[in-house]
Amino acid sequence: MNEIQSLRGTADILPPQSALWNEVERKVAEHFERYGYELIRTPIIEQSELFLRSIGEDTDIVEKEMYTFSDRKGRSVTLRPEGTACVVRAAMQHELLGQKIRKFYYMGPMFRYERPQAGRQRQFNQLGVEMFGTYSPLADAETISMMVRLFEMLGLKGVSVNINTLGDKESLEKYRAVLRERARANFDKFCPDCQRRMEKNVLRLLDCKVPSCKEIFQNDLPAIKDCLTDEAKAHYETVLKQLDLMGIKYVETPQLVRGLDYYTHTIFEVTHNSLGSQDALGGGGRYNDLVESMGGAPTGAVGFAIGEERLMIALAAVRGEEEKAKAADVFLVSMDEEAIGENLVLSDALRTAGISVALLPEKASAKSQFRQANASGAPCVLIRGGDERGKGIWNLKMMESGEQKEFTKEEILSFFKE
RNA sequence: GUGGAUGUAGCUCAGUUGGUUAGAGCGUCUGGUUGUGGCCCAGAAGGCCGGGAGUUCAAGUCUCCUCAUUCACCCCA
Repeated sequence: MNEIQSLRGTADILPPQSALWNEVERKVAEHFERYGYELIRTPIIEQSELFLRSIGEDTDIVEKEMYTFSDRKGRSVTLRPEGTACVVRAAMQHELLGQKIRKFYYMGPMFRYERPQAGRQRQFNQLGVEMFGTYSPLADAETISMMVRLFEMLGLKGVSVNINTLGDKESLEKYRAVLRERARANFDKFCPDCQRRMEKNVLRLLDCKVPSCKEIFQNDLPAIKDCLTDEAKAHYETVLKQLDLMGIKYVETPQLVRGLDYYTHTIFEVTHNSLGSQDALGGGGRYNDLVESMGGAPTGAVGFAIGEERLMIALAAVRGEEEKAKAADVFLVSMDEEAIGENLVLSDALRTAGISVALLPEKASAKSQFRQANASGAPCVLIRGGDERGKGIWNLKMMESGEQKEFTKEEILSFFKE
């Protein structure tokens, strides 16, 4: 066992798994780009202030989960716990938000100091998108459909989409106040968690899993939709109607809530049954007031983030297949010391021509080299030794049939070009 | 932050009521006639039994502490 090990809640992504990550990230990027999104890369470290103001000071993330410390000049800095705030900051700083609609996607590590669990790490990766510059409910629908189609494109079956609306900021404030008041009246009937939530984060009362709390809620407490303005109601209905038109399946979930303060109107979450208790593959929603609250012009915005580790877990559960290392096109076997150098020259030409080549740079027995060639999965080997040197050729052996044939260097190059 | 389970070889795991030199399978490496893989056979490497303290003549095994993993709560992606 090593003396120095990776930090708690962090993970190495090793081959051959890492190849799958590459593939998924490439496909996801292409998918987002088909919808007109452009890649944005922001620093993983920011002024702490950014997250205090955007995510909300009373949220769990800010209160107890941030990696916050002082830099050498005593400034408070934080490892980003999520991507939206960073994208908003960057877009505002570089004057990217104007009259036009702008769409950005990002991918990379986020940091939250939590107790690790299935699908939950302290450093984890997110794939996310943000669209700025529109209040249209159709943008919400497009965003949700993009997420659903993304999972389909990846071959991930068994996802479910939950949708809810929070209404605009004013009705949400009002709802919070009413909810808190009514909940306090029933204080004793709630579970200890809910009693705490009433003061810290009332909305969390909605998704408590304790049956008795659920019951109280249904009987004695108001629902969000009772407090919605006509405008907010219309917005939500348009989103749902558009999803119907696009054939996107979803479940209206009145108890769905988000943990970040900046959401307004449509919110959604995609879950997968393979994930255990941390079953949210991704989530997001509209956040119309965030840009303005950060000091910008009023700007409608929608976005979502997907947990990449969770996506990988779900994909593995659905596909069930082990990832294998990619085999080289050809394995070069050197029968004597001189052949190693000759093979290296040949490999140089082959690789320049775009062919992947494996060979050992040091002396090894023929048996050992063939064993390795076989294990590597390369379909053929090229053999060079004293005999071949005499004739100025290589022997090409097909691994499956065992057939062997003499080739000159030129013949080899043209053989592999097809 | 709270509760439960688990830490023995690279991986999956045995290891009796405490008792001699800690094992298996898989994987890795080296051989099995000169320059030829898979199957087979032989051999080898690889362990501070997570770490520390304690009980004992004696601890992988019992006790305590600690660290980590894992599951759930909480929270979220």
